Amino acid sequence: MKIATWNVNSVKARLPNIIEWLRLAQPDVLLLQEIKVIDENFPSFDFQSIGYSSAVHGQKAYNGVAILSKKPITEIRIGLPGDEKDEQSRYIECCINLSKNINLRVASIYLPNGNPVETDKFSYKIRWMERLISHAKTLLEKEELIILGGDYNVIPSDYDCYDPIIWKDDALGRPEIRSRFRTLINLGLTEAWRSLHRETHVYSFWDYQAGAWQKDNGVRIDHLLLSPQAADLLENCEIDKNPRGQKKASDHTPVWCELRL
DNA sequence: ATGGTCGGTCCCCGA
Repeated sequence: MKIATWNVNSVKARLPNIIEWLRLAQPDVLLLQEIKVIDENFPSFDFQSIGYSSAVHGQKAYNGVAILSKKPITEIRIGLPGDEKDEQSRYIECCINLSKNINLRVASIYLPNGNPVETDKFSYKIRWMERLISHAKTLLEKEELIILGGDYNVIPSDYDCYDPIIWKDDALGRPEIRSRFRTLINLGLTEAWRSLHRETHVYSFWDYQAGAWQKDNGVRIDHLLLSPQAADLLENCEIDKNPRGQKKASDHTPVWCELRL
């Protein structure tokens, strides 16, 4: 069972790249972020034609998340609980029916960027993380197979970026953000990639600007967080750098894990 | 080499 996450930076602009990667990588589930379309414009038929059902929480121009799955999707939850007035489409959750008595619960998360730090964008990020911590607590009580994956916009440690000096004053690396990410992890979640890898300076995002990709100036901000029940089945987790090097690439590249299921 | 990015869109904003 292979589960992947990918911030595609527009599902419309990236459709050929996504279709090609699905064909090559054959994930059972793909969590998408920054689809940048309203629900009606999500290319569900294109994905359906290669065997994927979809659940979508779209938004015009900005944000937007979705879940693609080969297996049936049930129990779709739209939006992160805790703020009825939040209008940004950054969270979708569903159950994937693996067999008649086994379910996998997955969420596709596009955590706010939070820059610039002195603005309400940063406090929105903090509040959003606290809502996520609170919701994750509720989910973990179910003791199910759960994967909370997506673009967290969090650099967990200095080892996960090319230059800690630059990033420690950025909303992606600030201590308040890292500590809340650790609080989330400490609820009992396993960050899949780091749990299996000791390498440093391995990234999932490279800015379009200033030749960041060519210079390997990246950050590791896309994560798969596993409940204990899922972590027990974790076999492998990798970052697939290939899509980032292709033409018309997203600035993020897919991260995937395999569960013994 | 004093400029070097995308995508979506209320031609500037968000990343």
